[in-house]
Amino acid sequence: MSGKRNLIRSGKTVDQMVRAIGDRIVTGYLRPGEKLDETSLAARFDVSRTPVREALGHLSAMGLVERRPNRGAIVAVVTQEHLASMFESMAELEAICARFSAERMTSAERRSLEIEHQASARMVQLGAEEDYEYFNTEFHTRLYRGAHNPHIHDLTVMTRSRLAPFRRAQFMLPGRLAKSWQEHELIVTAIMRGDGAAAGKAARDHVSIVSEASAVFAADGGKPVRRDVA
Amino acid sequence: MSGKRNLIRSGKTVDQMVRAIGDRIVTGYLRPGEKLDETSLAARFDVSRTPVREALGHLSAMGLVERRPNRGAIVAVVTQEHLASMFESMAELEAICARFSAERMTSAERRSLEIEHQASARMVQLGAEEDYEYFNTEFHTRLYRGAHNPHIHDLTVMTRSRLAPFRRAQFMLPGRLAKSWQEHELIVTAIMRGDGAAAGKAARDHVSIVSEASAVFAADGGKPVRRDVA
DNA sequence: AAGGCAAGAAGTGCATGCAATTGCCCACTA
DNA sequence: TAGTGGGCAATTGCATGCACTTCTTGCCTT
Repeated sequence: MSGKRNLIRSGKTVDQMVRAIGDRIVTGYLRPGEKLDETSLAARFDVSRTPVREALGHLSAMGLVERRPNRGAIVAVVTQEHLASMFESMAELEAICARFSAERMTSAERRSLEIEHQASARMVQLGAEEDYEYFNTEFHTRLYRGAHNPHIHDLTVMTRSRLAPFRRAQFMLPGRLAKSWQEHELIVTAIMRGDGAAAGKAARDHVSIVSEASAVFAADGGKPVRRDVA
Repeated sequence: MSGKRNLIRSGKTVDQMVRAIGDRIVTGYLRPGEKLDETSLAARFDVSRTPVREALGHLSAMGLVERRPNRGAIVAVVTQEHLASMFESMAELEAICARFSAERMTSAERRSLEIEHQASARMVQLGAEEDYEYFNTEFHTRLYRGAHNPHIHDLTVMTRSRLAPFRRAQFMLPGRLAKSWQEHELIVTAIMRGDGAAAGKAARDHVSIVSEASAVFAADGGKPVRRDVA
């Protein structure tokens, strides 16, 4: 092979490909149903087909790609029903995380959650959607961690990554930013009170609203975003 | 290769291996921490190392085996904390499934759930642990399906399979059989009433008890069962 | 003219070989 | 004698090649 990377034998070539391809799927660069040719991918990443196959296997296990025996792999295409079921699951998972967080977060965790949440208020005032999206992700990640349950954390993160392509544009709806912040506020105050039930309910409602907001974009057959192919 | 299987090119060699190895892990034939040598496995299944690697990749993604870069794969070893977190997650997931089942099961599903549950009473009277374990698995599977949420179904089945090695011996505790049936009874009646909250609570309590029962066996470093190696 | 069949092309699935990395053992030094 | 460094064996990671499956296209039959 020509042009071997200087990082020969880095030991994580496959992992890099999983992330690279996964990101492209999750961010909508690759559209559902798109064909993933092993040979082309091998050429594109300048490796042989073997690591490509391994990467595709991982992505398949993650549910991001679909593999038909002897018929190649395509970007996983999710039906409306399955998408709805994932959003519903997400709401339940977040509810659990919020409930556990209310019951188990250390005082340090509660403090930093509150501080970051208050900081994000500035993003809302400025209407900085990109920045708020970052804070938003961070916020939810704190809830997952605060549950102090590694397995629920994994399940939640996994589900979130599968939903990522359908959530990207939610903040483009007018007024969504401010409402999102208010919903976070409800969750935070419930957690600060140690009120697990209220935190759970607030989190579930929050995700349900995101679900409805995202349904608009899901309706037209996935993400229209497509700036680059591979 | 000598002795090629008559089912050449069955197209699902890897899948069979995933199931075969996964079963051996899940049933305790292979103990946590046990080394999984690619070459030995390839010889044992009479295939080359390539499909073995792919199978190990899948098992790794499922969390059943742990892969260290350049240092081979071992049967995943779960810490006490992680095990506890999985049981707790399982309780929450089952609670969700039971709640949804109470709200969404069709009348046909409710009917067959009830019938099967009543039929399993005979197994309890006879003390037929093996048979009851089958009914038990079937019972819970019905709950997962009855939730009418494919994604929650997947998450729950996945978690259950990871917990399988630690649940096998629970029915060997004296009186566990009858208690398990009574707990199922609570879940069933709540579902028949359409009482989601009660069904959820009953399911959560049920799993919590299983968790405590299983903790006894987990305490001595995993499953002592070991009848065959590969 | 339409439908079915067969041959070819494209692409996946697996086998095998080679190179690199890791762990281990033993010699060598302080 | 204990600790360290270098070489060696074992094993993984990746490349490449061949066999098989599937889809397509064109021809033949009715």
